[in-house]
Amino acid sequence: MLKNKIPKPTGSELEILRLLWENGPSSVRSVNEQLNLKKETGYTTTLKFMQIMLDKKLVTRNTDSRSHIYKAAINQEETQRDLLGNFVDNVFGGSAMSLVMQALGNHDASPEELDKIKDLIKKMEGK
Amino acid sequence: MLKNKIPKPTGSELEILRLLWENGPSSVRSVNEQLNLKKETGYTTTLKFMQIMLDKKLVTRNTDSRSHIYKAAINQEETQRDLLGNFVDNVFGGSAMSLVMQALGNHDASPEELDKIKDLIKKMEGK
DNA sequence: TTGATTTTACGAAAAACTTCGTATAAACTT
DNA sequence: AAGTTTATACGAAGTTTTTCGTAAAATCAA
Repeated sequence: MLKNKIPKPTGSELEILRLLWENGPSSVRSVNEQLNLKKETGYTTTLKFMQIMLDKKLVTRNTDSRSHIYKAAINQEETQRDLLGNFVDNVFGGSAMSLVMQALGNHDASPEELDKIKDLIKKMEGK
Repeated sequence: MLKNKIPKPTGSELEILRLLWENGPSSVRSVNEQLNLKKETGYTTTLKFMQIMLDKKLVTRNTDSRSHIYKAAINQEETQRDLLGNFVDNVFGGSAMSLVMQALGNHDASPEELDKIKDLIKKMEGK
């Protein structure tokens, strides 16, 4: 069965998804408090976003208790993969390699991180 | 001297910038034709975008001849770096490494590409 | 030179995204 | 139970981004 296409989250929606991924299922209040650590956001604004996201099937919610508990409905890694694919296309003309080279080059990687990459490369060469 | 902050290009603006980077200074007609290879776009729509971009200083133009010639006013690599930084923050919570790992993992890299990365890693370890 | 074509300028509609006010209902508080 | 607080629902206003119609100017062709 074909999976219903779920729309790409907007920037604000992604912020909320990231909180839900990080903290697990949460109330609007809790998400709103987290958002406010970064930037002033009205409670009803956050509520509205989460209702829109519910509509778009980006989240589900449990309405057993008075304060509804929202839960991410899309997978973090898969979403990152999709967005990364778009980004590579839009910004790096489809060349994942030039993105990797830039990301690596612009970032002060620790020896451990470099080791991880080397391992991955070995695996890729091996197969 | 502080460089005047030039706004981040929108998605559509970026498409046009990519053409200007790739093909060099171009007329509206030429950009519009390129865009139309990917998706139907009205001529005046393209024109309007390029006028907006001029306004935002994303491009400059030469008006000597009747058909104005537009030129990217921002640097490709620098722009890619900026956008990449934002993207890493927004989607990968600031972890460039997890982005690199995903990008590498999701992409069938050729041996040559892997070699290039290995070289880069060596350089990074060396210093 | 007159009419057709190509171009720019401008404004504004349309669409997508963000923000919030207000109403209403539920549930604490005293 | 009455008043206060906390929640959701809903609509709509505000912004940003995208799209395009129309007019006017410049060029080209017969």
